[in-house]
Amino acid sequence: MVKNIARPINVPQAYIAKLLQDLAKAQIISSERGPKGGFYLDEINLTHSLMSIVNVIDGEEKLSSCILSLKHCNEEKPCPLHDILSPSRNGILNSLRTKTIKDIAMEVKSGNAFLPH
Amino acid sequence: MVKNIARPINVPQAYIAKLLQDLAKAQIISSERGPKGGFYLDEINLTHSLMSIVNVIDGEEKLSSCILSLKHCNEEKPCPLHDILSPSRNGILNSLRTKTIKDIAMEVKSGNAFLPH
DNA sequence: CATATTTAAGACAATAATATCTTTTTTATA
DNA sequence: TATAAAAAAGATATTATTGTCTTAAATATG
Repeated sequence: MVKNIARPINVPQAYIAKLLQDLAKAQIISSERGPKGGFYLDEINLTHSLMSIVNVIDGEEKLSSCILSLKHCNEEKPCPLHDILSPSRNGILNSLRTKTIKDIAMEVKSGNAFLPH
Repeated sequence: MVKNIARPINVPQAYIAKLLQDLAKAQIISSERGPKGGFYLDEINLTHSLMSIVNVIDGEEKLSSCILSLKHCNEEKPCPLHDILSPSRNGILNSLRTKTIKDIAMEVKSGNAFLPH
């Protein structure tokens, strides 16, 4: 339930509810109304990439566009930061695109990563 | 001069002026008032890191704090994204900390990188 | 020394991001 | 079937970021 999700991460309940609703509408997560209802992840949800979440919440361009916000920056005419930061930045994008919700859930389950509770 | 800096990068003149003033106050860049005045870089300015700019404009935490905004995330108790993204993220931070303004100025001068003009 | 030109400073305004509130819909169960 | 519990939807409010405007201070030059 929203209240159980919101408290440990210190995000206002009504605010995270909105985000969860957006994710549910985009079928990244699942939801059920009424008593005993709440948000949950089914097997299909678990296969979605972390980037699909970023996409719904912020939009992918926010992460993938030129770090100097230059419109004409590209591989042929790179901005002065492009070649310096691209390898690292691509590493992040690649991780977000390939890692699934299940992947990070397992990290937590196995005790290799931690979330507040 | 501010107007010559603002136009090519499509940032409002009065807005970039404020940022430049902040950078000048922090001695990251130099400025001179009056006719023939403007903003410029002296030899010392050129040695400053890109991170010193980020620091003045946004604050370093914005780039270096937990990507999930979890207060308790650290090497011992990493969040589920920490170990996945840290190598890339540290690459970016390291570049910003070691690269100087001169470094990227030379990239442009040598024709390896491009800025709108 | 008067004037024009530039940055400095600070108040103010607009926009976007974050957060809240209220009402509706769905559903379990007494 | 009535009630309570949950998400859904949408309107509204607050805050932070981005952007503007006005006045002041400094300086070059006629």
